[in-house]
Amino acid sequence: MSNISICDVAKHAGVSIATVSHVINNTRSVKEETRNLVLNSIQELNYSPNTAARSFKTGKRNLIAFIVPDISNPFFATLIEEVEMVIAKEALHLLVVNTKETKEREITNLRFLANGGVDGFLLASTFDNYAEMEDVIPKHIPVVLVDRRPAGAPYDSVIVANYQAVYSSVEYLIRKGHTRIGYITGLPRITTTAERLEAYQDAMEANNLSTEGFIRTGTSMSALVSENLDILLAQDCSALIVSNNMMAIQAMMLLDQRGIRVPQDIELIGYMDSAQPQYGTQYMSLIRQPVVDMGRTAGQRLIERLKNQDIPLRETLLRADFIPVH
Amino acid sequence: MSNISICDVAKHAGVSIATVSHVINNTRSVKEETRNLVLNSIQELNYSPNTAARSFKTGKRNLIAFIVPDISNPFFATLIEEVEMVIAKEALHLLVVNTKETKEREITNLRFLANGGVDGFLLASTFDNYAEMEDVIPKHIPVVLVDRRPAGAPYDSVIVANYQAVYSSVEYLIRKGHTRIGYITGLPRITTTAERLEAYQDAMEANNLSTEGFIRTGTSMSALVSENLDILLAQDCSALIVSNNMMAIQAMMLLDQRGIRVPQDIELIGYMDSAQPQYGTQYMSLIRQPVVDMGRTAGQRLIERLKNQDIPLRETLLRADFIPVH
DNA sequence: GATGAAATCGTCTACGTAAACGTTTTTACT
DNA sequence: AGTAAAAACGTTTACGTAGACGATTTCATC
Repeated sequence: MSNISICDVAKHAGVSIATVSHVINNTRSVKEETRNLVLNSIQELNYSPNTAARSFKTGKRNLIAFIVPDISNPFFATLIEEVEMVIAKEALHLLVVNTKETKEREITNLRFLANGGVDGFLLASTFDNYAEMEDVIPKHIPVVLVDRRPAGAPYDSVIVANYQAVYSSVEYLIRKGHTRIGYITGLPRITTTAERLEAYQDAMEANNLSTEGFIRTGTSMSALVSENLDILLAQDCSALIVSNNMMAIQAMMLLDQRGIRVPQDIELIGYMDSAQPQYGTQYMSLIRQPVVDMGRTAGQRLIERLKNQDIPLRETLLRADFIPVH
Repeated sequence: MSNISICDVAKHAGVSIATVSHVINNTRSVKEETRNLVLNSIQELNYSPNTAARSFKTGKRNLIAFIVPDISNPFFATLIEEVEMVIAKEALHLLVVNTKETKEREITNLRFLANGGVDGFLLASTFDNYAEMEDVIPKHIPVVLVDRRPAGAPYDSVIVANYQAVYSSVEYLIRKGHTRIGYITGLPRITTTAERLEAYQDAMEANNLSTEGFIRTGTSMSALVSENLDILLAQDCSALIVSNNMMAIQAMMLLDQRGIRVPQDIELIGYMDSAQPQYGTQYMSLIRQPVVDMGRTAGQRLIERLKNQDIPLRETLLRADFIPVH
């Protein structure tokens, strides 16, 4: 039953509620004998402290929220899993909020959860600019940015060196003799999309290659991937960079349907965004995101900040490896 | 800031806290003029109600926990996504707990969250028997079982007609002339594993086919899949049933590595456990799990039970379609 | 056994909110 | 204007817990 309070335990054990509370929380010394009395009563009554009352009193909820744009993307699923493991060790729980890449859902949830809802946020934001979300997040609540970093946000961040990874991958293709290299971006407006695209453009330019007609903006919506693919094929691209894992796998499937072989007929660069290997990726060169490391680090960062608000800002940049297809 | 209470708003607006509370919750009529006064004050002070205090007072947390064995499995990720969507419409939030197929983690979390932690549970349990978990869950708290149904549990459930789907798939293979049909199970002890295996055995037996040496017990651990695969190949199987999506994809990759073509050299039956199509599954016959439907239904069930504890038990059995490779 | 220090424990308040209960003001109708 | 009914609003309490503060008991030492 849940209607058993600390008060009932106190009565049953013949002590005060203060003693019971201190036994539970180990907050002052209690005689061995008394402690056992209390512990026995707790067991007998099957008492467990009321979480809500506790949070109310202490102001701590032992709860952190991870705001992700897309739960069913394996990238974020893995991230969630890693964060959960780190968090759980501290007896914290994880609230998962799926914004579905919607600014409005992000705002609503931040606002709702900020005031006493959770102790801190892990945020993979849909915003590219802090100004838009500034009002919603109270200053006192810890936030750690994961994977995406809206410009100007005064928070710890754990992100990936996207620029460098894409730049290397373009150079790799060029070294292999490709000159017509197509690029399919992810959702515009997201910080990672911009970084990756910029790297592609810079690398092409540095090698005096044109990007004219080679850049397509996409989402992982299947129809759009298909359309973008056909346009780039029509442009006679000999290599394609597809800027996230879900679209890359889709590109594989679509090329397969068209009877175009990878990597013999066209070379593909995709992403490895999850801990589990995916069938189909063995034929691509891959940019391997440090998902596991990112999840753990982000969780750790938040825990540290929960314990001490005054540590200086930390921006962590994790390397993404480029793995050429053999 | 978060240190703004209903009290401050009341003072600022020159009314009582009761009025503020009633404006916020729409719980009694307030003069238009006063209401605006209050609303303006709320806005000016950027007040939002303290969630913790509110939960404490009302006993409602607007929070439900979804206990899953493996977040990074796309099956559960999709389930989570669907549940979250249904839940969000009711202004409820979703706590995701990853048990990693561990009984102990399941127990710990159930116990911790039950007393005031959440309003209800969605549970994809690692237990196959209710007796083992009975003590931990208070009687008054609503639980809906998802995908797996521990024997004897007195809860609403939303599960899949596993038996029927596997039975049809075996019949399909037999009709095509296969007699040596291998079967790789999922984790033993899980309810779905047992149902599926039983169907395979019954269907084989009904057709006078032996299963001797054709059954391998597995997990999605890559090395184990590989070992099981080799053993079944050595048994000269012409068709394989692999009883979940992750293992099926792995089997594909391993067969690919060994130069064995699917479905020309060996026929494969796998699972489609997610809303997104996966590369590799186009070469298998598939048992399509009704993931989306299951998530929505389960969420709905729980919401209904939160509103009314007294409705009779409902056990929902969803059909899984068998889709032969063309 | 007297003393002070240390150990042990109890009383009571406060947290922010919702709502029961009570009071005042407004309205409708004679 | 007088009345009752209805509308509007304020005062107060209670929820379960943690911990400040204060009270009592135990203990070591003379």
